[in-house]
Order: sequence, then C-alpha cells, then structure tokens
Amino acid sequence: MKLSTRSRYGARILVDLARHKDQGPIQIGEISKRQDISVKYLEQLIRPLKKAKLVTSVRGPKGGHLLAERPENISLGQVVRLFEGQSDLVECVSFPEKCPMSDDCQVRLAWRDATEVLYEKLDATTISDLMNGNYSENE
Amino acid sequence: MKLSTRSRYGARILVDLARHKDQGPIQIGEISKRQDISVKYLEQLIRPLKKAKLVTSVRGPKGGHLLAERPENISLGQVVRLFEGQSDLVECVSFPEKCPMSDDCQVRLAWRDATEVLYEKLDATTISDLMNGNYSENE
DNA sequence: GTTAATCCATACTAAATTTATATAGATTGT
DNA sequence: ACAATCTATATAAATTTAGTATGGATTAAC
Repeated sequence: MKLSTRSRYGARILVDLARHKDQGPIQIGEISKRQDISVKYLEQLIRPLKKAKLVTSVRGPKGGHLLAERPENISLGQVVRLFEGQSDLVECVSFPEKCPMSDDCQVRLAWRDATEVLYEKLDATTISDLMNGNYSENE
Repeated sequence: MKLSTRSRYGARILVDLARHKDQGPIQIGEISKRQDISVKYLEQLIRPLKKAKLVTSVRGPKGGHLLAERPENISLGQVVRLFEGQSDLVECVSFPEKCPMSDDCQVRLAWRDATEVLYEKLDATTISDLMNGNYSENE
C-alpha cells in the first residue's frame, strides 16, 4: 500500500514552486536539478498539475512554471487524488460492483471509513504547511 | 495506492472464522466456498496469520482453523501490517536513507503523519466490529 | 523572421510487483 | 493404514509502475 512516485514527486514539485514563487516563472530544468527528477519525467508530471489548474506556465524563452493557486489553497489530498489511478484503499469502495460480496461486506465499510480518515488528513495538509521548514506534527 | 488482495482476503478470512467460531475447526474448503477464494491461495494466506498467532489450526481429519484471539483483540491494522510488504504510505517514512532528500523534506513528515492517522483508524477497527453486520460509521 | 528555449503529447520498454497456480510433502486423527 | 488435512517452495501469467524516447508545437527575444 504505497503511494506512487508520481504523487510524491507531484507534491515536491508544488512545494518547490511555492518556495520560489517570488522568482518569476520557474524552468523545469531548475526543478529537475533541485528535486533530482529527470526533465522528461517532470514534463509528464506537470501536465496533470496544469490540467487541474494547480500550476500555470509561461511559454517561450524566460518562460517557466508558476503556482496557479496560493499554497494554502493546495492540499496533499488534491495531489494524491490527481496522481493515484485509484485513490481509495480498495476498489470496491467506489465501485461496489467490482466485488460480488460488496452488498453485505462489513469489511468494505471499514475500508471506506479508513480511506475517509486518511483523506481528511491529506486535505488538511497544504503546500503552505510544507514550504517553510516548520511543519510540525501538532496542528 | 491500493491495498493488496492479500490484506483484503486476510480480513475476510478472519471475519469468516469469527462468524463461525462456535462450529469448531473450520476447513479451508468451507472458507473457500463462502469467500470465493481458491483453496491454494487460502493456504498461502493463512500461513502468515498463523505465524502472527491470529489463527491456530487442528490437523488431521475433522481438523481446520480457528481464531487464536478474541475478535475484539484483532484489528485491521494488524492485518494490514502483516500483509502489506510496505505498510507506510511512502518508503522514506521508515527508511529515510532511501531518499537523499529525507533530511529536510517537509513532505516526508506529512506522509508520516498521514500514515499515522490511517493506522490509528485501522487499529481501532476490530474483527468484532465487522462480524455482526452492524458496523456503522459512528463509533 | 529566425532561433533558441521552452512546453506538449504519445509511444514504448524495462523492471518490479501482484496474484495466483502447481507440485510435492508432512502431519495426524480415525 | 490411510484419507483428510495442513505446510512449503517454485513458478508463471498478468498487471502496474517508473521512466525514457521520439517528435512536435509554441513563443518571446533578438
């Protein structure tokens, strides 16, 4: 039960953009160096972020990428839902028809509730919480 | 980010055993029919459950499997930790050395906290909660 | 207008993981 | 003795993931 690198990298990209948001458009090459992610993979990851309106870009020379939202308005929950093909812990939570036992499966309801608790936490954690090196457990 | 079928099946096996715990040792063949899991796969899944002392078995004819603990003492957290090779949302939570950036990665701390919240919920959910068809969201 | 730097989109592949099945054997109550 | 059970390892097919490659389209600076 692990998160894809896409979610992990996606979050780091957003934090990187947030940290440098006063420096104008940020080139992929810069992010690549700082985050140690290949340029090609970065391009692939930024596309969904743009589609989701979390990031905008400026084209041409001196162009680059910018956060489209304030850091406090972007949550890890958004990132995970965006990058994980299946964002629930088990398929039957959202698609009961995938399991013949869904109808009276108590375990399914427990997975559903656990998924819910997880996303409550992820939704409550924003890029703003993570950008300044002072993230702490209690808040 | 999905749970393996092993965790899902593992939980269902335990609930099945809990539901029939007054009927003496339960044969794998019975579980197989009720839960629609192949006998061979079941054998493979029950082994770790026995190793973890959640299940015991009686050998020979008329033998079978039994819960080794009271249903209220077995949690989904135990099941998931047992069956998921990696029980954290991301590897660097338990193994910071796996990522060169772990040292001052704020996102890592957020993943750690989210993992923690998830397991708090899973640990609070027991087989007893799930065995009687009256599991409800609020408890 | 040219050009260099950027962003965009799809195809593909190699590796890892998952989900089982198959085979063979050990144990034990009747 | 033996039939029914549990145990263990090997293997294979399918799926998923992670990342690269290729080729292009756009655009601002000069």
